[in-house]
Amino acid sequence: MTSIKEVAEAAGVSTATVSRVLSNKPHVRPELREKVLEAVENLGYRPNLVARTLRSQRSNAIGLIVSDIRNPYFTAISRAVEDIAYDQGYQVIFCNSDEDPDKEASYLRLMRDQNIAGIIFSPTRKVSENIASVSVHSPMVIVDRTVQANGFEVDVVRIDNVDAGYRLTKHLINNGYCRIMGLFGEASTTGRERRAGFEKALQESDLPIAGSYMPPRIESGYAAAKAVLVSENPPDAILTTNSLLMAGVLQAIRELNLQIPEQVGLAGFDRTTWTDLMQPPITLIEQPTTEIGRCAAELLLQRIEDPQRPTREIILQGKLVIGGSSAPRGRMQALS
Amino acid sequence: MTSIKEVAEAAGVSTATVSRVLSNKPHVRPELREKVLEAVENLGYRPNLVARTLRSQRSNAIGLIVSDIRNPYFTAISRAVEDIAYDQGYQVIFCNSDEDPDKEASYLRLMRDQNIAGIIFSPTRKVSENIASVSVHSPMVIVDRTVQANGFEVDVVRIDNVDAGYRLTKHLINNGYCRIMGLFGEASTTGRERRAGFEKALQESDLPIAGSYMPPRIESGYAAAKAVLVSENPPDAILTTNSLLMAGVLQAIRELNLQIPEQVGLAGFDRTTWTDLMQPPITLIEQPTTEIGRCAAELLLQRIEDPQRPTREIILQGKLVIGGSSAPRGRMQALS
DNA sequence: GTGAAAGCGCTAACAC
DNA sequence: GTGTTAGCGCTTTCAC
Repeated sequence: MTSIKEVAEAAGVSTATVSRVLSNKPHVRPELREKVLEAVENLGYRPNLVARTLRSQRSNAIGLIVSDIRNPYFTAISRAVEDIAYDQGYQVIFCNSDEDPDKEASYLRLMRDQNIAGIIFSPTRKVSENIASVSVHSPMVIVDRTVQANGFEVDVVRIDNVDAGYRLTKHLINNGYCRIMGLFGEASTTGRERRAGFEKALQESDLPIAGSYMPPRIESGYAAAKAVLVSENPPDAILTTNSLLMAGVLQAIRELNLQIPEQVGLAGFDRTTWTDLMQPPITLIEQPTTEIGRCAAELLLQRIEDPQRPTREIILQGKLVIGGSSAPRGRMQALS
Repeated sequence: MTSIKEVAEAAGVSTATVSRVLSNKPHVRPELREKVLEAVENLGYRPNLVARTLRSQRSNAIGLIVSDIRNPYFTAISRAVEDIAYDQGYQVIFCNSDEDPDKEASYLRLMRDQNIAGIIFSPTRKVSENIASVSVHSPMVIVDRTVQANGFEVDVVRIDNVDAGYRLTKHLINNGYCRIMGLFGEASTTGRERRAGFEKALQESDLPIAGSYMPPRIESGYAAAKAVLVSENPPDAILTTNSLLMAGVLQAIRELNLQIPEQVGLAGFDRTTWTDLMQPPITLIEQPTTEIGRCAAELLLQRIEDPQRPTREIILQGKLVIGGSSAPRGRMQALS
């Protein structure tokens, strides 16, 4: 492991000059610069990032903490963030909080203690304190979710979840569904906001409100759907607030051998690899993941540049993608 | 940002003692230990990991470099790795190489330069040199793939890909398929080994061998399937070597409005959220992702403990999961 | 057992 | 422009 000292000796200059060359600082004579680069090449020297970070109090890695690495929504955002950041010379470190506040705190600390340049993350629900304690040190952008800490300002990128929930529900109602069951992810503000839109739409049409919160996992969706679909008064449609819950619901429907949408209509969130492949395709709100990731990365890089700039909240729109899973119900009712 | 010095002052001891307490070193009087911990608590002190790593030349983070964060196979492994490592006090940093040797090299360097405790990764094809240059410094475990560097020894965890490819193909043959098209991921040794098993099975039955390599992406599977299925002499089955290719194939089949398995049988690799939800479910080789991740994490932690221990190659077995996508073909042939 | 002091590899003042 | 030097915050000899 060669150090800057050896390079300096080999090139016949001081370590300061080597440092200047390697950091692309001005005020170095071209000939010396050349000499240094040659020595670097010959010795196969690579700067020690740990030492550099310790000294300069900043690294060029940014951290991305997502709540579930298996959720395609987050991996899609991750890819977008990485593409932008990498282009700008930043490396991206992913961590997975698993919706566990302890793990989340641990990774936030990891990043803080690594002097990471900035953090993008989707906080678990009870984490306002962590956010406040971390952001003092690190530029930060929140994605997907809202932060409710009082007087605490961060950049946020998300979609209008109330509106998305409303539009999706309205679509089901317009297509003749009237006993709609909602399955909401419990871990985040996102689930609550989508529920608010859901309830607003049902209220406007004087329809009964039914739904419950649960961990945003396949198993929760499966269990909830199974229970409700074999109950005395099953819903005529199920709405979920993410793709994992939907996958569980589909498992349950498959097991019960029900027809979509004849026996149960479906609508959810997040377009994934498989939602279009289902027979029939799933009606859903597609989130602009690439755009979300891009905005988050750009906001973060801007904040790293200028920590004082006023915070921004970028609210994008979800896109209603209509598939056969929510086809109009009129015909079937007429038949029965 | 409080430092160890301030803690030492507050506790009335030296920084050395604080360091000893915080690293759980012996030889500290209980009363002093107590005092130190109190001061740490009061000041909200957190050790600076960068400084610690610089000084001690080791961190307690391990790195995981996967070739595609959107591939559920890798995220499943990631989760397993993280669960084990986190339990043992290690934090996990994910990076995404995107099958790009440059990015891969960049992240390997990042990890090396961060003095990371160890690395788990799935190397791109042309990367033997990178591996050799990194492993000198870091304990390393390869997952999913094989390394071909001469005289270079690493721990490896993977399945027997030749065998898996062979069994999957054999299954199709036994079910009456005789014009099988193979779509193989080109980026890794894995695709080549599965192809070897594929060809062996076809040869044994004197069947024609058809197949091609392509980037392991949805779009590749889509384009290849679309082209071949509208050709003059379409295959009666398609075999893919990962779930992304399969997703693309399914898109093409959907567009062409073909029946599975009547018009084209399917078999692939990797059980995911959606493979069981398809109508019919997809026949595939399921890899023991949890086991792979667990083994990789354990091997790595052992190697961190003892860098001299002999290397091991753990080869697990894939499990053939039979779905309707490869149902026996006899009946349909009789009909035509 | 505990403290003083050196130094991990680097950058940034400050001289010249 | 370039070199000298003083640390960044921590761990780890080495005395005591």
